[in-house]
Amino acid sequence: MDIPSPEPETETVALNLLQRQVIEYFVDGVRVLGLPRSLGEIYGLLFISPAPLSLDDLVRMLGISKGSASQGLRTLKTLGAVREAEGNEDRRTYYQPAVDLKRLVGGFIREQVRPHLESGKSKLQSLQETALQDVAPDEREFYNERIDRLESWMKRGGQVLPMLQKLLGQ
Amino acid sequence: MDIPSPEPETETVALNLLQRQVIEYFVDGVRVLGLPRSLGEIYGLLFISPAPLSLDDLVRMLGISKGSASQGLRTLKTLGAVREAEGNEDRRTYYQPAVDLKRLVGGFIREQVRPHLESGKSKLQSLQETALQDVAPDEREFYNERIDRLESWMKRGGQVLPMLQKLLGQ
DNA sequence: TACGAAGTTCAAAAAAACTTGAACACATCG
DNA sequence: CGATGTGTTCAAGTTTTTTTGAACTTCGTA
Repeated sequence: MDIPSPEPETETVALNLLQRQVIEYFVDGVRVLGLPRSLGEIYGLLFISPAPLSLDDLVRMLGISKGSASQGLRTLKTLGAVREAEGNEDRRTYYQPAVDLKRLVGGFIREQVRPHLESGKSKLQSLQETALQDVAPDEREFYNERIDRLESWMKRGGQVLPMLQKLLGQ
Repeated sequence: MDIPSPEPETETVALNLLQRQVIEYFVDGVRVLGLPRSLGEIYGLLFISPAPLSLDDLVRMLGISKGSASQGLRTLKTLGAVREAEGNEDRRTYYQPAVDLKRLVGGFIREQVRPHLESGKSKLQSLQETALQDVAPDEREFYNERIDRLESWMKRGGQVLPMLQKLLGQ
């Protein structure tokens, strides 16, 4: 019996239909890349907002928790998909999306693909140096051939990624 | 009180160290692609087995359920990553891995990437035709520019994928 | 036709991934 | 200082995805 204020709702701006659909679009998009839904929501909203938004804007407009927004922004910054907006009066930070495809893909490759290629290469080396020893000599030829093949895959991957980035350039 | 046979264990062949490590390697690999662990296990074991294996072999050697093995094999076949081995006497089917990188990447693009590009394109069209109507005219310019950008991304994606496949070719 | 082996299906269980929210750190301001 | 606003961290809760296993279908063989 003490609910005096009539409208505690602080929803600054409701999203319009177009914005909601674009966000849904990005949610689907990041899904394919194996990234969490909230990343798609955050990036999507930034992408389809005329002005930079603060963490708090994201929380209110998307209805997600501060924790999600904070972590999501961090990941997006790491991926180079989001940057802090310059020169705002305000104490709080405002964020803008990177909208250059080459940069976006580059960040994804750098953060998500390359590390696996790298760790893959070193694992293969130790495979061939260590585990192969325990195999009966007459089977070694087969295993060797397969491991060589894996190595050639990694190598080709390492060659193709830079070309891919170049192909996307402007 | 009727357990006569002394060894109900039917583990045909234990995996050797090399095989276990290669399988782990593929498990990590498919992870990056957003595919389930069992796919990596199945493909990995086929890849590092000197002879084709049956569904039952996979169940026994990997310790996974028949259901997983069956579904995993189906997905791998759809991706073109696994094929049935020719000319076995036996009633049961034996499976072999595809080991050609171009083919593997091609299957992944065809099944996992293209569908999203396609559905993305059509969603964008309806966005621009429908949702944009509900936006205040003075904001339309911004939204239009952003949607145009999305469209150019899709278009470039559609152009780059075939090149990527070509780059990987032999 | 009946039987058994091979393989598929799918609801329910288990595991993994993501999100929340409350406690915390760190500044800024009165 | 102490209070307030902004943002981070992470254990616990929730949701989503994956795996299991038992019932079912199919097909070859007797």
